[in-house]
Amino acid sequence: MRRMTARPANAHQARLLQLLRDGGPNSRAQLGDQVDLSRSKLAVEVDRLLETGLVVADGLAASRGGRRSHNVRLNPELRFVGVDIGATSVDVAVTNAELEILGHINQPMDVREGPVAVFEQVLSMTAKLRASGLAEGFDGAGIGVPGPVRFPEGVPVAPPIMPGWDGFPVREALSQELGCPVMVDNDVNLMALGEQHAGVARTVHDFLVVKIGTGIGCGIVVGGDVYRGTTGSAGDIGHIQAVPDGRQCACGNRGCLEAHFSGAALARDAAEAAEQGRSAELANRLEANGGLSAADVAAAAAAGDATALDLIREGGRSTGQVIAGLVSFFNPGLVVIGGGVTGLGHNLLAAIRTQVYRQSLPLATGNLPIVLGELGPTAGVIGAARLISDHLFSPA
Amino acid sequence: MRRMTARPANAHQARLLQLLRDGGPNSRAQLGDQVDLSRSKLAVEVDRLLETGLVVADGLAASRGGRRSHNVRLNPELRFVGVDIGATSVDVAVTNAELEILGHINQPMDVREGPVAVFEQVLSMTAKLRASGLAEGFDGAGIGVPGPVRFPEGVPVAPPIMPGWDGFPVREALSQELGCPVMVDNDVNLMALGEQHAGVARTVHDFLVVKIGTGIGCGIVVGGDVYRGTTGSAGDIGHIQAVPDGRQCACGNRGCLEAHFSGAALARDAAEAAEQGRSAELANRLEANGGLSAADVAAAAAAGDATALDLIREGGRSTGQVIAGLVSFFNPGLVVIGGGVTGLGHNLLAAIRTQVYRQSLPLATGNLPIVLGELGPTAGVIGAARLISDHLFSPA
DNA sequence: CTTCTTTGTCCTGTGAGTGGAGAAAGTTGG
DNA sequence: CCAACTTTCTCCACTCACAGGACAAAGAAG
Repeated sequence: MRRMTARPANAHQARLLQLLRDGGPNSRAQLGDQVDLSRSKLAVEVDRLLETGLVVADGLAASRGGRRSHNVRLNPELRFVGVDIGATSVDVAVTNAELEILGHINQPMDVREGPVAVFEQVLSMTAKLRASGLAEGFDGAGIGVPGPVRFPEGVPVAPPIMPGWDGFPVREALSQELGCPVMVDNDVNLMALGEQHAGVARTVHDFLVVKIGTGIGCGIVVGGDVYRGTTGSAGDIGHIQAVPDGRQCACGNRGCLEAHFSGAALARDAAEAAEQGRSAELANRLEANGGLSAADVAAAAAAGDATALDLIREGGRSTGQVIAGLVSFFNPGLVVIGGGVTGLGHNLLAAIRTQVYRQSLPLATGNLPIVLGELGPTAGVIGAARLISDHLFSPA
Repeated sequence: MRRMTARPANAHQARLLQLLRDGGPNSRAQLGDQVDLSRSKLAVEVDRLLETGLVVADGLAASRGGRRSHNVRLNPELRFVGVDIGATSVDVAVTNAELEILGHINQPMDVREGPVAVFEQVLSMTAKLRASGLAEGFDGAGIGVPGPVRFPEGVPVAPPIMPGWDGFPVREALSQELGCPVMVDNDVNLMALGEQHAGVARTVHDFLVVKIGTGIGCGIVVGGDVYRGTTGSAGDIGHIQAVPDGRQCACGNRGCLEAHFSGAALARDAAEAAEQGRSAELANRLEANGGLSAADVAAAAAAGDATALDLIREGGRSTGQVIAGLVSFFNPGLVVIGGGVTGLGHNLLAAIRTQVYRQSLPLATGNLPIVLGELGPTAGVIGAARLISDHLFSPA
């Protein structure tokens, strides 16, 4: 099948495409209710979109008390790819133009193997999804990497946990291989986009997404748009000091949040507790699996292990401490907690909430929900698809 | 004289007014170079602005190698008022439409006397400026208050240091009295606007302004626009924890930045040091003035007093600690330090810089200037004038 | 079957804006 | 002082986006 290469010719068309993406198939009349254009003008623009092939006719709508309206929808053959490169695994998903996930695979992998190896992995995963009949080709791809990105160029910069990736032309390379436009962003920003598109943040304009995985990062959304900062490192909260004179961190300082609470830190502390005999539960799991992860701590806590619970609470306290500062500063309308460690669930959330509500001023916390992300591991890939879709569905 | 009541009729006119405000008198041809409109269209819009009286002809420009162009400028009779209500004093200034200060008065006053008393004060100050022949009336006014504001309504909300101001209809009341449009904002946001308009932040789009006065606050500018947060309390960093289990703060928590470093905290610590005999210099000043202020500490430090210097350094360290977190999170292109305490000058700045550059990651600090504000006590009133000017010089 | 409502199409009018032709006003070099 | 070149301003014709009305098509309700 021939890939779609058209782009909206003007702001009206872009708006219509976005409405069809976010609202699904829609009648011409209903679109008219949403766009503030005369019927004649609307008809012209819809017809032009039909000509480009981005939009297709889709039968008749139910009557609203008079003549039935013609339905239109985004071309169901359009395919986007969302890639989410984590520190320890890669997610790849294929979506339609409405950003519904048609296929999704996850594979463990260490980013530190470098861009070339990871790239091969990603390409083999996209090939697999394509081979399964979900797509004959791709119209766009979004990709998230676990570190700061020079957004306009689509290139990672100085990523501490990704040696070898600095300056690697991710956008260029992936675009070449997949034969479609590509946008690159930080993984946390994509998670924010995902939760905004299809998750808990659908109605909020200013919010924060704190992702606690192997490391810790924060996505910032201002006025509905992701804020990336001057050099693309906004939201890099893992090295904010959470505990004065606390643990030594890889960055050279002491007491960084990431050194006290993150997937890696939690696994380390749990192993320590097991070895020191402070928790039989954790020791058993250590023996059984040959290592400990955040999931083990979650399971131990669920089984009533006090030490595991303490680890979670203490981590939540540190995290809440930092988030409290961010809430005072940023005054968001919502804080979303996500990432691998959210398996710790309500215990973690409760600890964070307690700390934030206690430390920040009432005006900032009064009406502030602090919730877990709704999309789990799909937030990143949905956000990635949304990123490229926003790009393609904007005036050329 | 009749006051101007016209507003720009469209975005082009608004843009032209802003160019004339920020660039001063300008030839029609030069305007044409900046706006991307055909000469014919430009002429039409300029003529319309002349008709409204917002803009007046201003003779002929120098030749650029051919026929001389006609100059235009904003009506020199337009007058804006900028009001900056601090915790302990009030500033009022009158500007022309180019936001040049024509007259400026400052009077000590305690906000805690409540809105009615302060209002009388402000009105008597505007009356005084008017009587001095600077203005026959006002075309707009901006006013800053030392606490959070519900911006759209122009009403202070739950201001901790301003009892009695909660819900007081500042905008409404001042508009009534002055007979012109009024906009209300937080004093720190106005300081940010001031430094953006005429100070150190003219070329930066994302920056922070930390105002250290009686309290501590932070102005946040994102993409050239002031960010106010969901409930108008963004930038309220005075109660971020700077010292775990530190000093008791009025807010009920411990170790808040404001409890450790601010005009009030510094005066308190200096008096303590003087009484405990730790500094002869400060004790002398205490005796001489019957009290100590930040200025005394600055003078003592300048005179070589080690205790005073320590107080400044320690305060700068706490402040830098908090700013370091904000820098990691927000990744600004510039940090401006301002407010009354900036009299402490380079000692303070050095302490802040040391702490920030040490604690934040290189990517965020690599190219980050941390500087003192350029406008001093006029930043607030210029920002206030800029606020109302932005409002009036936008499409109606 | 009649009447009302909704939807879609066609057509004309309007206002924004462009771009070119000249006229007006200057500069520069002989 | 004059001729040739520049810049600026004004006027006019043309294009284009868009609104809004007239009318036809399609359906609902009584």
